[in-house]
Amino acid sequence: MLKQMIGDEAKSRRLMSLLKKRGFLQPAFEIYGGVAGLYDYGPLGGRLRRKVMQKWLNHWISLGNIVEIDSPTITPEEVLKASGHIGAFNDYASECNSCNSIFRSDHLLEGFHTNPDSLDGSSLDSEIELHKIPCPSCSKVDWLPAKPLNLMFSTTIGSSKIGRKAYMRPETAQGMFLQFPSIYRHFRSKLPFGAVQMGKGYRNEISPRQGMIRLREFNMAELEYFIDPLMKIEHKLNEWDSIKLKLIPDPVGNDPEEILLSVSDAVKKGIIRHQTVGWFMIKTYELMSELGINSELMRFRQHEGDEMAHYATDCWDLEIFGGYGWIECVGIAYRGCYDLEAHQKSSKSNELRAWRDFEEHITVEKRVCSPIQSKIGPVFKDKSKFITDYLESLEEIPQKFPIVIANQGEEHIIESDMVEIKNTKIIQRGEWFIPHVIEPAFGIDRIIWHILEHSHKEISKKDDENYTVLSLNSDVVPIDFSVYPLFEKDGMGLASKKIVENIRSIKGINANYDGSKSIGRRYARGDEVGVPFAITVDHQSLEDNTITLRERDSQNQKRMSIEDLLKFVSEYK
RNA sequence: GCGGAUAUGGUGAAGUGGUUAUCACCUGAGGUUUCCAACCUCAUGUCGUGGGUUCGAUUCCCGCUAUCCGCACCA
Repeated sequence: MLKQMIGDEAKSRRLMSLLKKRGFLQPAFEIYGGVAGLYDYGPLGGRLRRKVMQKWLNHWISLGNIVEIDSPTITPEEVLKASGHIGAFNDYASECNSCNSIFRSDHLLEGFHTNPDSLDGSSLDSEIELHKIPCPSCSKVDWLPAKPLNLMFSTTIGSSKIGRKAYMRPETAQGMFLQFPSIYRHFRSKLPFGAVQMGKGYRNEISPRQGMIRLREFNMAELEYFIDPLMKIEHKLNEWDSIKLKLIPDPVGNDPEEILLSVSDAVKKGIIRHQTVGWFMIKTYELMSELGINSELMRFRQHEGDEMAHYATDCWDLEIFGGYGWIECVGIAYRGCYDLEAHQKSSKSNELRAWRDFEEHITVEKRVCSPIQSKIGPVFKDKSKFITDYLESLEEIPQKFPIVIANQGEEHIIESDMVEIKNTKIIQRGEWFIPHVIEPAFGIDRIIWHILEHSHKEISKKDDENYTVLSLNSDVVPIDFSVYPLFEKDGMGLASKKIVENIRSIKGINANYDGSKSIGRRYARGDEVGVPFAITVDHQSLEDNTITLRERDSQNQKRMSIEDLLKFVSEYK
């Protein structure tokens, strides 16, 4: 199966032609020449996409402690500075002045510097100059200054002169972090909980390729699951022991090796470093299977130490195999407290935290040096606040008074009658902490592409003719039922249209009428876009109110009454 | 972004410095047909884009855009 798919460009091309022809996908702005990395979903693709997103959403929302939020795609610069998308963590790129090739600056210095990743722009330039590194493309040494590689679309909020600098978001995650206080309140301050967001993300790729795989504007779906790192969570991973996941753990020096393990075993052995990460992996696997991804063609690859994003402590990619090889479609990352902490620091908000009760209250008895305000105030006037804070923060009680406090070149003398030495009892009932977060992030377009690839079957019905079937899962099909009159005359057309109406009145079911050309051709048309069931109205139908129901994948037909059919339709999902 | 190839109806292809650009499939209308892309008649729709050469360009040349492959970039 693997061998068949890879390199079968002809089949991929036929699929792309089909998707374009039947209104699933097409390059956007085509009549204006097209734009690389931007795609349209057509009438059928639009419905498929909606259903995939709905199923994704239901999968997580049904867990009970996960809510959906939505936030703007236009994001002020400060937010992305805090998140690390701009600035310190940016990679630099050097451009060859001679042939205009672009290279990652730190990659050029590989072998010349122990840690080129840590250098800033000007140090990179001087290192490159020092070692006279030639352009890998044209061998000349003629570099333009290194520039941060910024793959975000920039814009301005408000009029351009005084406007605020902003970017189109490169991920939806920041929305969940910034809304943390509101979500925390919603869940009445009780961890763990999560929030999801589905929406557009933007990356101004230098050179997008591979069709739907690398887009400049794409559909993403992200989940941020907030946990208390000290709280033990049991996920009942044993429930999935019958499923063996293909795992490629971080090899630590050895060749990467694929192993088959159940989640619970992988967590026990410490290969998956966090139980909740394991839980999201198996829940993700479950969802992907239900969406129609072939379970044989999925694997989880652990990020290696040096490829792991700056904030992650364990990160697994769900890779799906298709015509482009193994492609990362989901990333599940344990991000620690990085994001909330970063926003708390740069925004000066103190709301991005949670409260943890101690199991037993801690009582601390302490001798403190308590300032007597009525004495301090008149003497120190506007310096009183500083003095008070200083005295209250003293760890040790001064042996004798007066004492001298130095502050900005001034000396303040504290007499013994300005303070009261007393015993206090401080009861600590709990503490503030920054929740840790586990983030499963899904590339919806990549998943949709693989759903289409995995369901694209070509069977030869007759000699050397490709008969195409999209065996899409019934949860995501754009059209659920097609109704075909054997002929459009003698009332069969009318009877069929009535059945279509009846089916459409059932919530969430989409039915379609097709009366043109031969019956065989109509079956083929339906199969080609993945309609799971065809209903055929023939002469007998007019006499006894029965129809035949044809199943897409088996092509089996069954005669049943219209009443039974409608019952079947309303129960089939 | 670099190098190579390519761009012709909705899809897949053929072809040409000169009247109305060809074929198959698809799509629509009508006919025929008692269940898996049958057949007949008719119809719709096209030379990616801008410029140049030319009396005349879909065809030759150049730029742009897009697609595919390789490199690079990216996840």
